[in-house]
Amino acid sequence: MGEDTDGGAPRRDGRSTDTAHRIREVALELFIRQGFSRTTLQDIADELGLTRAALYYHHPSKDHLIASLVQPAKDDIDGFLTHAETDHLSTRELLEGFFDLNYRHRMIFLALVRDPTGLGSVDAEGWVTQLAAQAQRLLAGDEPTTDDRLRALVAINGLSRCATVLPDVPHDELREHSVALAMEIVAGIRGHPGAEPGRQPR
Amino acid sequence: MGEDTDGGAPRRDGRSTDTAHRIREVALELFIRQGFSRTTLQDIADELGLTRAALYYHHPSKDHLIASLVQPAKDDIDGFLTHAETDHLSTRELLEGFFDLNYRHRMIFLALVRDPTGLGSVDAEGWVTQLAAQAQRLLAGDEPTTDDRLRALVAINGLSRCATVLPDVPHDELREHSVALAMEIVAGIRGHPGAEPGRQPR
DNA sequence: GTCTATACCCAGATAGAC
DNA sequence: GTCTATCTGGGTATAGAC
Repeated sequence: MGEDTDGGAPRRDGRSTDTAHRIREVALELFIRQGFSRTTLQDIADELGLTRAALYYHHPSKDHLIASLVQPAKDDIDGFLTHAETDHLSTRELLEGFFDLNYRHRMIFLALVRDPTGLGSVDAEGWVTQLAAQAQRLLAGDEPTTDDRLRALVAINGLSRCATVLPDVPHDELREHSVALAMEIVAGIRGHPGAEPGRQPR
Repeated sequence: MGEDTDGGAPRRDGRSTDTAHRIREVALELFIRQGFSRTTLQDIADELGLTRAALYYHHPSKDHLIASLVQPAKDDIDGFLTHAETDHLSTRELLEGFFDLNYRHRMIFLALVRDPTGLGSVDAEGWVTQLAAQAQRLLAGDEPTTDDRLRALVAINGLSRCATVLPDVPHDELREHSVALAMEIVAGIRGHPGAEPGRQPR
């Protein structure tokens, strides 16, 4: 988990021990351990030796807190798709990049899978559908057949799934096989954009 | 849990228009329209001209109410998988059956996707993972390679996704293409169980 | 057997003192 | 920046009217 953000923290000088930041750390940990809905603000406050009210000074609401944890992943993916669109990535680059994205943020995604309640705090519905549409257009073009749509959907969906679930598989192996499988699925799209001329249908 | 679907309803003769049943109807409608979390017991009671407490007479809690709506789908799927295991269904039968199941209950699944809050009411976590494991074993056998696991995961996951999302595609077309794609994915499993000897890899 | 009235408690959220 | 106090919404629970 990375650089992570910095929600509404006041000071931007080298200082690090922002309470806001510590709150996010503890919150993420608890959310992953026991899910969003079963983690109360009281739990978080207790863990930090604070009161609920103190949390509100740093984060306007529980929803916002959750959103601020998901936001980096969201931005990352959105940015990648935009970049993919403008820079005409090859299919392989697209799928690899998408896997890496999902893998990088797998902890949050895992938390969201285990307790999807958290999706309610972020836009989710709009986001996921729009994301799916965008990925579909990249993979299947502007006038996809039903089969094309299905392939794009299943490939993207599967890729995301493979990257988050399956913690016991080592990264390199997981990545290689996941992308290969996605490539195979997408290969069935008629004259799929970014196709590598020499590919074998199977 | 078990028989039910008929919360605490008193009469068990042929009668149908039990209050308990009307509650479920109204509840499902509201849940689909505005999500689980944003639908309060008050909303449901108001719609029926009752009080919250009256609901309590028929259903022990909101969680139970939600669970009773999801239960049929759950039982249906569990039953199918058990049946598939004991009766050694072919891969095609398995995938077709799984699609049909997901399609039949797509309204509830859609509601659960749109507001995953409801998943908290049912076991969800345990259920889904166990279900995935079971499906994987059916498709990939007892000692799957990583690639096998991925294929089973992506196929099942994709099938479920295709059946619920994509309301604009007519049923027959959707079913045909979804199953075909799943078959294609699963075909890559080495000597996959239930393989039809004469199949073409693509 | 079916429902109302009412109280209860928890967790999210706000106001204002320090 | 953190506290105490308080409000609110809503799920839970019981007693009792009919």
